[in-house]
This record gives sequence, structure tokens and C-alpha cells, in this order.
Amino acid sequence: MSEAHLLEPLVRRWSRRLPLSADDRSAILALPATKKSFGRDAYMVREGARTTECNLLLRGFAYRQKLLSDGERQIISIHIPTEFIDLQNGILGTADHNVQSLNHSEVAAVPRSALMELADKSASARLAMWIDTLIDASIFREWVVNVGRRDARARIAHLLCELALRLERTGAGRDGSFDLPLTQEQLADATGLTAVHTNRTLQSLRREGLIQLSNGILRVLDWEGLRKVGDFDELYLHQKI
Amino acid sequence: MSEAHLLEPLVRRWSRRLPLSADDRSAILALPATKKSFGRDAYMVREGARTTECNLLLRGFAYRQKLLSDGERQIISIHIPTEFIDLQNGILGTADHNVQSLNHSEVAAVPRSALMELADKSASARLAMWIDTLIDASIFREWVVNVGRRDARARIAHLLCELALRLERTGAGRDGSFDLPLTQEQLADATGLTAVHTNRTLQSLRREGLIQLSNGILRVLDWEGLRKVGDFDELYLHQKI
DNA sequence: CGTTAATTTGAGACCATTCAATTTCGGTGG
DNA sequence: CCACCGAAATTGAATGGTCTCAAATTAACG
Repeated sequence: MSEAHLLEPLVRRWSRRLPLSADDRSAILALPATKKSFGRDAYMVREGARTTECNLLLRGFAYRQKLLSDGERQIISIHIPTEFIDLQNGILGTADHNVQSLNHSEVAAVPRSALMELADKSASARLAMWIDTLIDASIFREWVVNVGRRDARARIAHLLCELALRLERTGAGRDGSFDLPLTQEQLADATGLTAVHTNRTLQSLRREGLIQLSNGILRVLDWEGLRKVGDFDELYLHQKI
Repeated sequence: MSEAHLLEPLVRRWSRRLPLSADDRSAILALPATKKSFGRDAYMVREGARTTECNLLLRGFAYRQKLLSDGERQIISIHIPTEFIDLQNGILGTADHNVQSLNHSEVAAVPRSALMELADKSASARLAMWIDTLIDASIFREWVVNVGRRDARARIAHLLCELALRLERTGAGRDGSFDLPLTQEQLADATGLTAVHTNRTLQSLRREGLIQLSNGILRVLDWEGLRKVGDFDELYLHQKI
């Protein structure tokens, strides 16, 4: 397994968004990349750490989080394969939040310097990176709305809509069924709720035949219904470019 | 008042972060910019609109918001002079949220195309722009934490800490006293609370001698106390680079 | 299979909301 | 300069969504 192939998924994702020349492609694939594995809940990036490399998620899930001084945790975003989990750190230099592996995951670690050189050299790659960070930001904005103004049912429904759609776009899952190994506690930390209330809310969504969620598998039974409960509008994902 | 001078504050802010060559400076100042005024609550950017220009805030305040289908509003960020209020739109092409003027404000509107040309031409300018959008994103992340996991007192204290610090860094205000024409309803929409509860919470912060907030003027009486209540750590503002 | 993690259930408490009414403030015209 | 007006701020009381704490059940895993 040559290193170049590690970044193939990145090339594929970026080229769906904008035209990449042959030079662009080979420059991206020529980036030095090291495969790394992380176990469940392992820290991939630590708040306050200086950046030396950026990680592209190849397999598994990752989530960004911050810890409050009283130990409470807020999950800020959840990431799926082909996404960078810390691209912004490459530019800002210091991580302002933690990133953890959700389940067993694998990343391609690219030295920050090489990535920055690519950005200087290739206008397309640079734009693709910038867009990646901007879509991240757009998702953060929607999450502010989600935890700020929606009730428990809507928060969870919205989050599941987002994840289902993003997973679908990368070809993961089929028939509205996706691998989603989130514990209810993690789901609670992502929606600003407690695990107990998350449990009751999930039950209510299940009772109404909107979803099925067990054994780390999400099945959306009634997409329109879930979308409505979650007040979900996919514009913010910027995936139809 | 020549148009070039409109962007002087931008040059000043960016050059505090990274070195700008004489060429960079003149290229920035040569950008075509039109001064525009907005009245209180006027829409500056509308969700779903295609982008034709980016707005640099010169005077007054602006805030980003999204509306839920039931009419509720969540404010996503608050902007102060010398900041771009919609830089990300120039790249993504479609606005995914609204921006409104908080009080009477003035902006320098720069055509999207000219800004993108500058980004292609000047490595420093595009890095500065990218950093701007990344710091925005970092603030969004902190807001997710704020509305997701903090109680009412902490949310408001944290928001006031952030605004005070950002205002101070731009030279606005003195002796811990700042112009901050936020209504309690806007403060509520920014923290995911109701106006009524925001009122009671502000009273509790006042009662304890932490702040004074009236007539659109915020005075921080006990910075350490407020910081503690708000669980505030400024790392996420990335202003010490 | 035994052991720990994750999910589920119950009941009571509390923080924040809702609704409604009152007071204060800022601006305006007589 | 005062009377007036609408907006903003403030107060009260009742309601409710979510939390807390604790225990029981089920699932995951070596």
C-alpha cells in the first residue's frame, strides 16, 4: 500500500467540487502522508498544542470537543472519512479545541509545512482547503442554532439528518441505513442535553416511526418526518455546488 | 474622503497579524470599495442570496443570525468595526445565514471578484483573509459550547467577556467601558435564552458588582470575577499571534 | 459466562420559559 | 420644556422541559 494512495479519497472529494488539473492531482498525491491509527476515544489533537501536521480521516469517525472547567463536555462537530479533522490548525498554529477518535479510526497525517507549500503552489488545492474550512464553519453556525434554539427532539432529529446526509454523500450506507457508532452520551454532548434525556427523546423518535438506532446503526425510516421534526434545511452543508 | 482610505483600517488590522509588503498594502487599498450605510436592524446579507460583494464593517455593529421555521431567532455572532461580516460568502457563493445591522452602521462594500483577484495575487492578503474566516470559525465553536453547556449566568458573562476583549483590542472603549448597544432581546437571541430570563440574569450579574450595562454602555467592574463566572479563556480568539 | 459499559426507567427538583402586566427609557412634536 | 408615545426593561406567578440522582436492565466483550 503506497503512501500516495492514502490521499486518493481526498483527490476524489475535492475534484467533485472543482476542477483539478493533472498537476494538481499529482501534487496532492505527492504529499508526504503517514498512516496512523487511533483507538476509541483516543486524543488525536489536544487543545493548546502547536500544530505540526494535519490529519485526513480515512476510516472511522472523529469528533471535536471542548471541556468546561467543571468537566462537562460539548461536542462541536462530528467527522466522517475523507474529511480533514484539523485543517484550521495548520493555518492558525495552535489548536483551540480537542479532537478525539469516536471508534477505531485511521488517518493520513500530512506535515503542516508540506500542506502549506501545496497551498502556495496550487490555486485549486488552496481553494479546496479554504472551502473545507468554510463548510466546517457553516456547520458550526448551524450547530449554534441547533443547541441554542431547538428543543430536544428537534436537536437530535437535526443532528441525525445532517449525519445521514453527509454519510450518504460519501457513499457510506444504503437504503437510509448508516453505520453510526455514537453512544447516547456522545449524542447528548453533541446536542447539549443529558444522556438520560437523550435516551427518552430517542425513544420518542423511535415510537413515532421516524428512526431506528441501535447497535451503532442508524436507519432513517421516515426522512420527511425527521426533516420536519428537526427543522432541517441542507443549504448550510453547501454540497450542491 | 477618497475611497482608498475606506480600507485603511483593514490594512492596519491585518498588518498587526502578519507582515504586509508595500505592494500588498497598495493592492489592498486599491480595491474598489463603496461606502454604504445601514439603519438599525436593516438586512445587510440575506440567507440564500448569491454573493456579489463582501462587506467590511467600518462603523457600528452587525450580527449574523438564522431564523427557525417557527420564527425564533438565533444570533450566531456579533461583529465590530474592521471585521468582514461576510467574507466566507465570497468563496462559497451563497449566503447560508442572514446578517443584520445592530445599530446605525457603515460598511465598505468590495466586489467579490476584486477580492478574489487580490487573494490570487497576494499570498499575504489571502492568508490574512483565510485567518479571518478561521477565527470566525473558532468563535462559532466557542459559541456552540456556550449555548450548549453553560447556564444562563455563564453564557451572558462569557459573551460579555468576549465582546469586551475584542472591543478593547480594536481600541474601542476605555477603562473597561465600551459602547455596546445590544438590547436584552438581542442578548437573549445570542445566548439562546429568553429576554425575560436574560433580564433577570443581568440583574444578578449587576447585583454582584461584576458589570454595569445600561444605555448601550457596558462597564466591566470586576474583570476577574466576570471571567470566572463565564468560564472564559481567550485562547479561542487567537489574538496573541 | 463474568464483567463492565451502555441503555433504560422512575421520581423529584430546578432552571428557564411563558404569559401578562407594569415601569422606565428615549425620542418626538406641540 | 413638557407631554406623549412606542420600545425596552422590569416584575410576578404559574408552567414545563430538562436535569439530577439512583437503581434496574440490557448489551458488549474478552
